[in-house]
Amino acid sequence: MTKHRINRTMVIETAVQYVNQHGFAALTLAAIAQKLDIKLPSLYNHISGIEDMHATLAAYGAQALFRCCQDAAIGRSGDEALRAMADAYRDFIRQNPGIYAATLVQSTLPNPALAHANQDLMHLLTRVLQPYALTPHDTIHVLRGLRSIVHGFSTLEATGTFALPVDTTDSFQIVMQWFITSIASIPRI
Amino acid sequence: MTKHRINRTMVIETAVQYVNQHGFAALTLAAIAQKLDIKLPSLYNHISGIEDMHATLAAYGAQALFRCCQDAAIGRSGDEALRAMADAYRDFIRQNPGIYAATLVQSTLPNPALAHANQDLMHLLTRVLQPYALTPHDTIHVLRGLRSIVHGFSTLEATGTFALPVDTTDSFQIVMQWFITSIASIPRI
DNA sequence: ATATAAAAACTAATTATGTTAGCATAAATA
DNA sequence: TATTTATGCTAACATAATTAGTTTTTATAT
Repeated sequence: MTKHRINRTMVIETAVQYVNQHGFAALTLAAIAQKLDIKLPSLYNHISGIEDMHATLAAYGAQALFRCCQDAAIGRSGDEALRAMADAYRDFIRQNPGIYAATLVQSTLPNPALAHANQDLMHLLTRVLQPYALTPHDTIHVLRGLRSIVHGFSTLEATGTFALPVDTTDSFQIVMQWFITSIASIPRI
Repeated sequence: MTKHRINRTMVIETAVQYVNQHGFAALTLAAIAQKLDIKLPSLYNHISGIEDMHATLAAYGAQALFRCCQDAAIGRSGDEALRAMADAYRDFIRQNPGIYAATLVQSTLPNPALAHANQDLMHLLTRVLQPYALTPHDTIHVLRGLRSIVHGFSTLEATGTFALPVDTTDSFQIVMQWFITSIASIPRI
């Protein structure tokens, strides 16, 4: 028999695992309570409800995504760093579809922790773009384009939109290379 | 006062309007029944439940999106056609955030009508890419890249991720131009 | 060690949403 | 006009989230 005494971390980690396994839409407090072998209302000793759960998962996901990208950028610079970060971002979504979905669903609502993690990611990318010596405006255009490609590709891939007999990893790397080449052709300061 | 005698089209159109106004997550059958001035169970004379509603909205959205892009491509060719279609796609999402969200949520599940509309869109894009004389593989890479940028940019924009003091329309057109220029540099057959 | 306080579990009940069953009535049609 | 069908209704139930109030366990202070 499981000895009880649950804490908040256990609740969140159980939910993270559940959501990556069954999809974000399948998440219910009842399911998490069952996994933890406690009754549903007992969950309220650790989280304040389903909204709290969603918000916490979203922030958790954004922070984990940021750390993955940060890791990928360590010891790399320029095009190589960009490619590594893009691959890390895509891999994260492939391995954590549930939590990534949580960050997307939440991103319209006010969520300070999520917003902070997103900012961290943007700052990281901005630093990696430093050697390209772009104007501030061009930097923002590049940031938006980069994020659009990586996010767009990964989500379309995850939802099965790319059901064609061509390797998606090839497509991703080729599209990224086009983008990186485009950056090189932007007039410098 | 609404005279009753509801039909399926009225139900769907009410839901489309509701979802674009209040967001996909806010959709409940109770809300739609109330808008139509009937009791909730009476809805089941027209749709078979919430799943049917979601599936129908998703297909409706994908078809409408396809028609928008088709419209934008009429009388245009080459780069101009690509730019017009990209703008149309983005405008559709901006004006129909709720239904577009429905198409995304559904895209993992089997939905023949939705899949068909998505295929129509891919065929349309493939035709527009014809004059570029790409290899079949390169065509697929371009299709995936194009869709990733447009979808990724639009959804990130819609969820407020681009909260920076630079016009998003500028960013979108610049990123699209980079991509179009990349296409031009692909070795031809 | 024991008494007390705090944390965390429980049962029971409420609300919201989706769903089904069965009945009543209005509209269409034979 | 009689009959069938479509569409509405009420009632009841299932599931999920939530709140209230109680009991049990754990930690802490005497």
